[in-house]
Amino acid sequence: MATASKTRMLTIGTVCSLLKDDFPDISISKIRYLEDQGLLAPRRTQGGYRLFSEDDLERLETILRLQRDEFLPLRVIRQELASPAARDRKRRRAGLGEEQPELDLTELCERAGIDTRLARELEEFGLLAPRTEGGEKRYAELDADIALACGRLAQFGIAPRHLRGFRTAADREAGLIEQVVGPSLRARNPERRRAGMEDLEALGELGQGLSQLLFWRALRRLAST
Amino acid sequence: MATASKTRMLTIGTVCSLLKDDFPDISISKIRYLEDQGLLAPRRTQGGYRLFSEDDLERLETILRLQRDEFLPLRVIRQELASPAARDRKRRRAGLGEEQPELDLTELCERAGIDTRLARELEEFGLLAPRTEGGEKRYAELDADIALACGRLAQFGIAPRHLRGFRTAADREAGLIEQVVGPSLRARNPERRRAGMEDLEALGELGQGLSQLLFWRALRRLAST
DNA sequence: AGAAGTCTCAAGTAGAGGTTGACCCTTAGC
DNA sequence: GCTAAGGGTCAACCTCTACTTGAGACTTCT
Repeated sequence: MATASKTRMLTIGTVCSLLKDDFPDISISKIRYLEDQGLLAPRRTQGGYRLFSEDDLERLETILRLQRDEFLPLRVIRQELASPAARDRKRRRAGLGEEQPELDLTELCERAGIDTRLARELEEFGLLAPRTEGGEKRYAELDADIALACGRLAQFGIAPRHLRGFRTAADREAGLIEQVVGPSLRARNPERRRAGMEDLEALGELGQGLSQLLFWRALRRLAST
Repeated sequence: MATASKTRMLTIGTVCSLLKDDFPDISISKIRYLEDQGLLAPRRTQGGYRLFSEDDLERLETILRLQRDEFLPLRVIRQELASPAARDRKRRRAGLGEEQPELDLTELCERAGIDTRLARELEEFGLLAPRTEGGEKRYAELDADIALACGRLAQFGIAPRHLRGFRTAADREAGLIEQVVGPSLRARNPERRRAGMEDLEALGELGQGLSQLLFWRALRRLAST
C-alpha cells in the first residue's frame, strides 16, 4: 500500500469548503454532478468514497473558472479539457504582429540614441528581448522604442535595474489576459480563434488604459502631497 | 413618408433568409425573441412591421456569432453590446496639480455603467480610492474612468481581485518616480518645486510609455504562439 | 458504538432559449 | 377593393442544461 499514500487526498466535503471562497455556489452535489458528466474522475476508497488529489482540485477549479468567467457550457469544457492537444506544435505566426522588420544592435542603439553598454544592461534585465539568429541578436521595432524610453529615463537617473519591475508587471498583466483569451487563441475552430484575437486586442486596450489611469492617479497623489 | 426610405430596409422574413446561410438555426420567432430580450430594436412601420437596417442586420450577426462561437448567454451579449458607449477616447488628462470635481458613489456607478456591488469590490481591492468626507465617499473623475475600464474587463470575466496586480504595479512604478522627484517636490524653494513638477510630468509620460510598450510586446508574444 | 460524513439513484426544479398555435392586421400586386 | 403572402401579439408549451432534493444504505473517524 505504498503508492500515492504520501500525497494528501481530500474528501468531497473538504474540497467543497476549500473552493467555497472562490466559488460560492459550489456544492457537494454539484461536484458529484460534474463527475457524472465526465468532467472529473477522482479516485475512490475501497468503500467508494471519492478522494481528490491536488490535480483533481486544480482541474475542478479550472472547470469552475471556465464556467463562471467564460460562460462555457459543460459540454465545451469537457472538450477543452479532454484535448491536451492544444499544446504548441503550431508555429503559426498569425495576426496581432504582422511580420516586422528587425534590427541589429547597432541600428537599435542608433534609433534609441543609447550606447551599447546601456543596451546590454537593458537586455540583462529583460527589457530588451531579442531573438538570436545564427549568433546574431535581432531586435524588433518595438524594442527600439522601449530602449528609447529607457534611455531617457536613464537621464533622470533611473537605471535599467530599477525598470525591471515595469517588465514583470507588464508580463503579469499580459498573463492575466492570457488566461482569458488563451483558450480561444488555441481553439480548433478558426472563427473562435479570430474572435480570440479580437478579444485580445480589446483586452489589451482596456488593460493598458487601466494601468495608465492607475499610474496617473498614483502620480497625482504624489503631486498633491 | 419621406424619412429614411432611402436606405434599404428589410422585413423580418428577408433578414431571416439572408442569415440562413451563415446561421442555419435562425428563425423568425428567434429574431422576435431576441428583440423581446432587449438585444435588438428594429424600427417599425406604422402598421407595426419590423424594419431592419443594415446596422440592425450587422448587430444581429454579431449576436448570433457570439452565441454560436463564444457560447455566450444572451444576458452577457446584451451587456457586451450595451457597453461600447464608452467608445470615446478621452485624451483629457488634466494637469497633475489641478483641482477636479468629485463624484459620489451613485454618480460614479452611472458614469462607469457598473453596479454598486462591483464598485464595492473595486474599492476592496484598492482600484477605487475615494476620500471619505463626513462619512461620505468622494470619488475623483479619474476613478470613474478606472471603474469604467474595470467594468468592461469584468465583462470579459476579469474580476477586481485579478486587477489588484495592476494597481500594485502602478503604485510601485509611481514609487520609483517618487524617489527621483520627491525631494524636489518637497523643497522649500518654489522654483525647485516647479521644476520637480515638470520632471514628474516628464517621467510620468516616459514611465507610462514604457509600461505600455512592454505590455504590448508581451501581448504580441502571446498572439504569435 | 455512534455521530458525522458519504454513497447511489430516482425524481424534481429553475431558468434559458426558444417554438407553436390561435387569432388578427399589413402590405404588395393585381 | 380584393386577396394572398407575410407579419404582429400573446400565452402556453417545450427541450435542454445544470443542478437540488430526498430516501435509504454504507463508510469513516474517534
